[in-house]
Amino acid sequence: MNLKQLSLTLGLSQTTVSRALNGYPEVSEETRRRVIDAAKRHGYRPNPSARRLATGKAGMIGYVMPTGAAVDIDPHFVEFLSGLGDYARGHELDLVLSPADAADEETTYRRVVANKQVDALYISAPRSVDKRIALVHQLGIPFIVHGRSEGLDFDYPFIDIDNEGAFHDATRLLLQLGHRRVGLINGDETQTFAIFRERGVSRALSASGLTLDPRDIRSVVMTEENGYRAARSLLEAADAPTAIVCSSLHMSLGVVRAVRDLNLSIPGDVSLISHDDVFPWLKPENFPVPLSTTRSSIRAAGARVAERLAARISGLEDGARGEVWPVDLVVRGSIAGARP
Amino acid sequence: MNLKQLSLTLGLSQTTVSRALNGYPEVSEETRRRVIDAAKRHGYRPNPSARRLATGKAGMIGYVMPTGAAVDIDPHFVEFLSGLGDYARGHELDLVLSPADAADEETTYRRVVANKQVDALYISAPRSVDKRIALVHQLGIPFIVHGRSEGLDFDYPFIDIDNEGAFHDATRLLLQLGHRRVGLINGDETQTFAIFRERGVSRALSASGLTLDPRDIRSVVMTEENGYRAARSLLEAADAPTAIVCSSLHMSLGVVRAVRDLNLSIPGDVSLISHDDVFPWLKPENFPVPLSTTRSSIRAAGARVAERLAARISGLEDGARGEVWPVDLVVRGSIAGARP
DNA sequence: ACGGCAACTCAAAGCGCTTTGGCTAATTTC
DNA sequence: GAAATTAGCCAAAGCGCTTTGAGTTGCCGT
Repeated sequence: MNLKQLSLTLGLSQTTVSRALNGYPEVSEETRRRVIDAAKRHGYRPNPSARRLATGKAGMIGYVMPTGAAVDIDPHFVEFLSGLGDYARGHELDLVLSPADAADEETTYRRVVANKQVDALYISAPRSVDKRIALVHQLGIPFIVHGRSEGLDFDYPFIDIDNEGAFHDATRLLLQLGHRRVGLINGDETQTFAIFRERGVSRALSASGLTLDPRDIRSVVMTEENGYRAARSLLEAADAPTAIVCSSLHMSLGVVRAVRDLNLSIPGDVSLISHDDVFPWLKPENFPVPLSTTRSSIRAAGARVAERLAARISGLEDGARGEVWPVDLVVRGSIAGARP
Repeated sequence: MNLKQLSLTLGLSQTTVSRALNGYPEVSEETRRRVIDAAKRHGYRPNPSARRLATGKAGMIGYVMPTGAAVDIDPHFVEFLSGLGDYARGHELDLVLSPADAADEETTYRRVVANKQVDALYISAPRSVDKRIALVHQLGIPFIVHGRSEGLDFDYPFIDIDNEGAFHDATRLLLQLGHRRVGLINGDETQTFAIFRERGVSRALSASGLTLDPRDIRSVVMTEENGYRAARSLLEAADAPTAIVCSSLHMSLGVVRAVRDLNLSIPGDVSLISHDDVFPWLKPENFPVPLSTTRSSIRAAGARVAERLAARISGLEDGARGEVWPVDLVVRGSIAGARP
């Protein structure tokens, strides 16, 4: 059943039927009712391809997904996706994942935009002076960044969590507990979230007259194995930190293992605070020693990104508003006062 | 630059240009060369919306993604996606994720197919007599199932790993080591992969004149926490199993924690073999005691699904061929002979 | 020299929708 | 009561591609 047939059965023109269905004012309420009713009865649904061709609107949001043999998609992504899906489902919004060569995402961005495959894009895991943001900004397609970039000479819409605040507060708490040396096991240092977190730790230390020694920082891809290695190398140093803040739960698994391998204990020898993105499959409260965390649901962020993307598409939102969400600091058994 | 403009600059009709570009035979090689050359020079790319409207082909593959507040996307999904993306990237194939109410996926499937949003679908995590497979089969869109269903009265194309064989072999090895009682910590029992795995364990036990006691089985959503609970309840029983086979690495984390909490040891008191889907962020060799595993890369499966989907779209593949991949059995330190 | 046959090329008709620019009849305005 | 609005509807022109059906050529055999 297409528009032509429907309008034929109604004895109306395609124009009128189309307008009635799309809520245009120049059609009488009675006619509109008839049309909507008939459409429902016949199960009419406009063909999206045709609509796209006519309007240029795709009814989909896009994500350019870096891939490659050496590229791993972060498991955080599924949780983000859950949130995005939660919102999108209620709005018949689909998500298009366009796989891109991680070394050349620009081509894919250009293709996606030129083809008008999607009405809006979201960008994740931004770096400093992120080229994708500049590109997408210039291409003029609606977008939202999940995270923040720095050093761009224009504003852009984003949602991010207060990474600096979170790690500042975590570090401050450790200092209040008497720790003087805090190690940071961070994610990939080119990512802004990692930069902000480091800044937070650094600021807290400075406030206590201390400094964050580069030797106490590890920036690595966030896997269990890397967490282990980082923790070992930190803790085996001559004057090792007595406390560690760690950027992910997966890495914290490795930290816990390293502490154990070194015959140390948490929190007796080492206090540990981890960031927790809230995964269903791995919870900080179920660690051998329940983990203190800075907590923020990445799933909620996904839903919010979808919501704002939808708003931008329909013109309800514009401008470059940035949202920064506060982060919970949840205290559990993995921290204790520093040994005198 | 569209077809019309391009054909104008070439002094040819749109027909000829279109045919030349799409490799039709009724155009002279010289003309074809000229056309292709001009297209490249002008950066001409056919508008996919228009092409879709004309051909009905979307150039995308689809996945109906169950969502909802109570629904968690499995982290396995990102690895599968990595594989899918790896293949799709080289073929300019995009993936459309259509979020669906987990309680009513049918509506979404129908919409996606009726709208011709995608050329093919893939279905994951099938159950027995899976309705989605029956539906998609009936709707007549190309598809591939990742996994297998049972009890359907028609054949369908799939790719799956040999879950039964894997768990059979793992169990047999444990029996050869002298274990008489093997516990199974499985995934959701409605999923066919879990059914097959149970069958594998059961068959191996039977071959040794033993039976798989229902008390030794746990079927749960595969999280660390559930793994912990399952292991505790298994090991706290009066005559507890001396060996456990476990369906996921995340659950195995919980198993390891439970064993430790009970003051037992691996492999001294309990031997453990886990299935490993090969995640970058968590590796069995890095467990406190390196884990023996049944191993199969879910990422490779993703790439293969994409490849076969592409083949089906272009008509290179048809029929209902099923592929069953063998699974490696990798022995590491987590298993030992049973105590006499 | 003419019909037949390849080998090429083209104009035009879709695909199913939105949107522009009327048109008619009913209502309002002066 | 004539002129000006306005409400409601419509025919037709796109959107940019593919594909059908119909020519043109040029060359061959007879």
